Amino acid sequence: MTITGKPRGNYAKTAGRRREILEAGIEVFSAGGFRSGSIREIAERVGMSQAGLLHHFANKNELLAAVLELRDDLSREYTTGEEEDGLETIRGLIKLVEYNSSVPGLVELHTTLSAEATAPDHPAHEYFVRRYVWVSSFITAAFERMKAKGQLVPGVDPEAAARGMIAIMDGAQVQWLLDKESLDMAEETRMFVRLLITVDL
Amino acid sequence: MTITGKPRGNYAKTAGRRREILEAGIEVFSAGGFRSGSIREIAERVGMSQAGLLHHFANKNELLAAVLELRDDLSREYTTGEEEDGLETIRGLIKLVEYNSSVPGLVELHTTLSAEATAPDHPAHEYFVRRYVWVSSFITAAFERMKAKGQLVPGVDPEAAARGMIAIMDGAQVQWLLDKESLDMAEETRMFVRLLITVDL
DNA sequence: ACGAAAAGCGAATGATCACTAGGTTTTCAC
DNA sequence: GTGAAAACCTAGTGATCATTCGCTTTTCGT
Repeated sequence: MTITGKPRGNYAKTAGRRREILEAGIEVFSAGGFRSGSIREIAERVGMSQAGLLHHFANKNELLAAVLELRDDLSREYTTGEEEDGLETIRGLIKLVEYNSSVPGLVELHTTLSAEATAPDHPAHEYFVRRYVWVSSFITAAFERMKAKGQLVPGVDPEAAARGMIAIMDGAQVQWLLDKESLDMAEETRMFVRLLITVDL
Repeated sequence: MTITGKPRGNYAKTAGRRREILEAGIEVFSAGGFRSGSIREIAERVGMSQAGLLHHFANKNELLAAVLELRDDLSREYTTGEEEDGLETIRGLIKLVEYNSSVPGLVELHTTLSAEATAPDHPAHEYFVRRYVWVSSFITAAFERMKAKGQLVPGVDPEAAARGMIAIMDGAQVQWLLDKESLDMAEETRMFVRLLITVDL
């Protein structure tokens, strides 16, 4: 069944190299944003030339997409539990916020890029729009399951609660990045959720 | 008392020209951030050359400072009332959020620049750090006055409430910029405040 | 109405950017 | 071990950037 000439696979160390590049990409795009972050600096951090880097990622946009994908992978495990208990899902999100406090680079990446990507012509605009829709429906579903169990304060709308929780998480990140001592992101999120629910967190 | 040679004043239309430049600056720094926004494009929008613009503002950093100052001026009237009623202060802030919904450019400027300025070497870093300290203490004071009047839900800490309110406002801006139909920033803020107080908003 | 300062311009400077062309070196399947 | 693809390099290209220099034009106090 070998129809075409076999295109040969990657070298053994290629995957690791690409990973190194992506991690440097997180650092650089975090500090300077996508538009101001340069491929040259990313390449420098990995110890290779610009052209060498561009052998792995055809262009800057493709590199950004791969960086965002890696970031999602790193966070994914906290948002599994599809059919789980609503409260457990919310607790998982707060665990994710706690984890974020240990990886300032990822927080910086998210804050910088999501702000930059509000511009409709930004290469990551569609990504962030889709992401917010997904996260929003994910959290709404969790609050809806809690509401069904009577775990929500009467009058609280699950969708509004979800929007508020996302806003608190994003807003706390900016304050935290400006002064990491001024604020505990997880505690801030907990405080908000406690105002909405009738059970222990 | 004319000690030195009088340095001559500006022309009559100079103030207006500078204002035009600053408004174009808001537009450009909103869309592309400070680092990626170019003086050339700002000059183009005002219909003058780069060099002509730099006659009014010595360099890009100075232009940014002036743009931020203008933005503060435009918002100032909502945050007067120094010794006022705490509840009135909070209501004023929500009025400010309502006003913000009518000036997407200013919201974009704030979101984009505050995220960019989390980097310690950003020319507006100090500005945003100072601003958050000031806004924080301003809102805390308002909640403290409300607490003294028994208008706060028992157990609510004025400082935490202030941090939360700022986070909600900032976070809602990002979501709103990504999709202006998805969210009512003022309503989002009101919902949060209602969870904290015992009186009508 | 004149003179000096303010306002503005064209052109250059040197830096940095993403990306490409065309080559050499490294890896690895056979 | 050999050959071909993958990995990587040097050296460009053309674009854009902030800033400067020297010059002309506009304004306006006297």
